[in-house]
Amino acid sequence: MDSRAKKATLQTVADEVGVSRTTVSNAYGRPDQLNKALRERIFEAARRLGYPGPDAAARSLRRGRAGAIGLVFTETLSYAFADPYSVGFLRGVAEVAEESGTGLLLIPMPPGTGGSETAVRDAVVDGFCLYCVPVGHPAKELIRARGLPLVTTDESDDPGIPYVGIDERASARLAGEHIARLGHRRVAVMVDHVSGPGMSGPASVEEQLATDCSDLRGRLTGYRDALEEVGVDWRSVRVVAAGRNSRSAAAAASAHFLDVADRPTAVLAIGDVLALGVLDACEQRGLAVGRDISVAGFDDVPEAERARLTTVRQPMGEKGRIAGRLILQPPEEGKTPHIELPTELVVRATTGPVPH
Amino acid sequence: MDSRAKKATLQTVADEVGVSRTTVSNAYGRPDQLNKALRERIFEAARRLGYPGPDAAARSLRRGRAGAIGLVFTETLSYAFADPYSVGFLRGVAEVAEESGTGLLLIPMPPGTGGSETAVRDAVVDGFCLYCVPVGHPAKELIRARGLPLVTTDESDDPGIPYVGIDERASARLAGEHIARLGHRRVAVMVDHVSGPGMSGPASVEEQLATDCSDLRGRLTGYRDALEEVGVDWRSVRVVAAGRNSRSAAAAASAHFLDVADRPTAVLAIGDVLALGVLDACEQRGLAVGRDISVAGFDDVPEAERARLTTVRQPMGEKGRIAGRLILQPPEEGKTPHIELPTELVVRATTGPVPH
DNA sequence: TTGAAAGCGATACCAC
DNA sequence: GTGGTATCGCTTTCAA
Repeated sequence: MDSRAKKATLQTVADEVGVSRTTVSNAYGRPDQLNKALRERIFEAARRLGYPGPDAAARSLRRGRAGAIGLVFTETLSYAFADPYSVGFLRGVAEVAEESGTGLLLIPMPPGTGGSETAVRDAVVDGFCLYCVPVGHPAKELIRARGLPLVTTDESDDPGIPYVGIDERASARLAGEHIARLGHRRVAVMVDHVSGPGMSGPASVEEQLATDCSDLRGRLTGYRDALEEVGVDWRSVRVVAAGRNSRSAAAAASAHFLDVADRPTAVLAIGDVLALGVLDACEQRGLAVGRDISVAGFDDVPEAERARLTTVRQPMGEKGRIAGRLILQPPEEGKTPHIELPTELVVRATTGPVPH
Repeated sequence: MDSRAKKATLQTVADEVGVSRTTVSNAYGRPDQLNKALRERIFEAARRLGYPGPDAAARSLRRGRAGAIGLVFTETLSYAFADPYSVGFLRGVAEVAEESGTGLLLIPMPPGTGGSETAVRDAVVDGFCLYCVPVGHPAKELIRARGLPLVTTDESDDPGIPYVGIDERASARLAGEHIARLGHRRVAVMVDHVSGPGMSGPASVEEQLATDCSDLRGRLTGYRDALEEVGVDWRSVRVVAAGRNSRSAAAAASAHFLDVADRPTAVLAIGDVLALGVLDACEQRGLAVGRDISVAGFDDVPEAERARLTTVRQPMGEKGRIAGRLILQPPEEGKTPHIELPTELVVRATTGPVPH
């Protein structure tokens, strides 16, 4: 066996077999362009020479196709994986990607970013999907500049970027109206964060509006619409930030409204993960959820059903699939789809009438 | 504003500004190599010309670095995302990737593969991590041929490939011994699948050995070790396949041992997700888990704690981090690390002594 | 079928 | 700081 050359290339193999580069290239990329025996001979030589097969970057450069979709997150990836809602969305994108033999390139873009500019620029992809990237995030301009197919989810700001999501405001209103109809007037709201991640505790109305996440703003506004309609002063609604979108953080932050004199009779959480945390906190305090206090979530993640959580269902998987397709088969130039998927209130056991 | 040329390239920009390509290249990749004013002028021209920035594929080709780790799954991605254990592992890999501004390229490789050969070959990555890719999977040779840094998890066959995982057999034995010590002799085992996915129901000893997943085999052997040590005939142990690694599938398949005359007093599940399903099934039937019947899992996923599930904890996050590092900083040639992480039996409330 | 030539778009090295 | 020059490794006409 030859000592494998430091660098085997298409040319090397071609020389070895005594054919041209084209033929070797065809052996890999177009099996039907040459007879089987020759193809085998080529592969055999490749093996002998330690030729690793066509270089992916070179091939991608030459063909102008990457075979991957870029998924940009503003949070750390570990964070994104932690929420069943995200996971549901990812599964959707993955499904359509798989169908076309396309990979998914996850690009982390945590807050204290800067170096991650590189990650976006160096991403060898055929298009980008922005997942909860807030308005005005620096990455957005960078990505857009790359001129690849692009779709945003949940964060619907830039009119020039295709969008798929839900009507956040109207959907949240569904939950708010449900609570209002049950007679609740003393209400608390649990959010993950308002101004910048990490900050936890009660948030003033100004802080609530200051957030750059349009989905969060939409949901808050939806709750507000419903509550104000029945005469609730929004300023009386305690909006509490958990600091992170996690069950335990929500459980901890629940103290801000659970351990006070004028405890609310209902809690609206802007996500199921947070709602589950509130449930935990209630349980700890021996509160009978659905009787002593009502809790509603948002998303309808798998765990929600098990917990009998009242929530607003949004089709996360479908959202992902549509986003994926929008990238793989971009719409004609000039058309900028803005797709809003239907949502639905799912009433389970965690909400009930106001206790006397 | 100029009508942006159909194709703007580094050269175009260089010509426009009146500098060389090098300078433009530096403007993007090495800001310190030219003065700020010029750099701005270049960017400005780029914007005007609609130049999308250095082409990722070209750059990757030239620099010989991809800026991404390839993660290969044998199951569909959607499947991988669904299991909290996988998610924990992914988070680990993601963590170290993030630290170095590296992306994660998810490469699906479902059973009925073929087209996905392409996905591996075209993956522009600096290394691969094989996640639960069984022995002898065709992808393995293909990936290995690419000559990039490579690491396997959980499936430890090929001696030439770096590995990180746990001692499956010894770890499973921990659970088995715990059950044996509690006096259980009539035991059932729940697995996801034995020979090929989708098949559910009881599996013969031959079928159990036929699986190509070394981790599964290891765990079964561990249970067997423990049980045979106290005189249990392994053939009397009902091994049932759920067909898929899902909670609901496990709940359904539990009927195979729950709804029979000689119901086992203990159930060992080779994963927590399955164990949770068994728990669901027991609850449905009004069985008091921990008293009427004992259930133990494996992995210690977050839900396990909430369910008070007795299980074997393995450090999934750590596993992922180590795998990631192994790819980013590959060990010296010739050294093939085989890392086994510690595990630990976590006794909670779902196991108890044999009922009289 | 096969081969020769022409890029794909960018970066590294080295003098200037 | 700057600008030539030489690749990086492959695919793709187009003719033979």
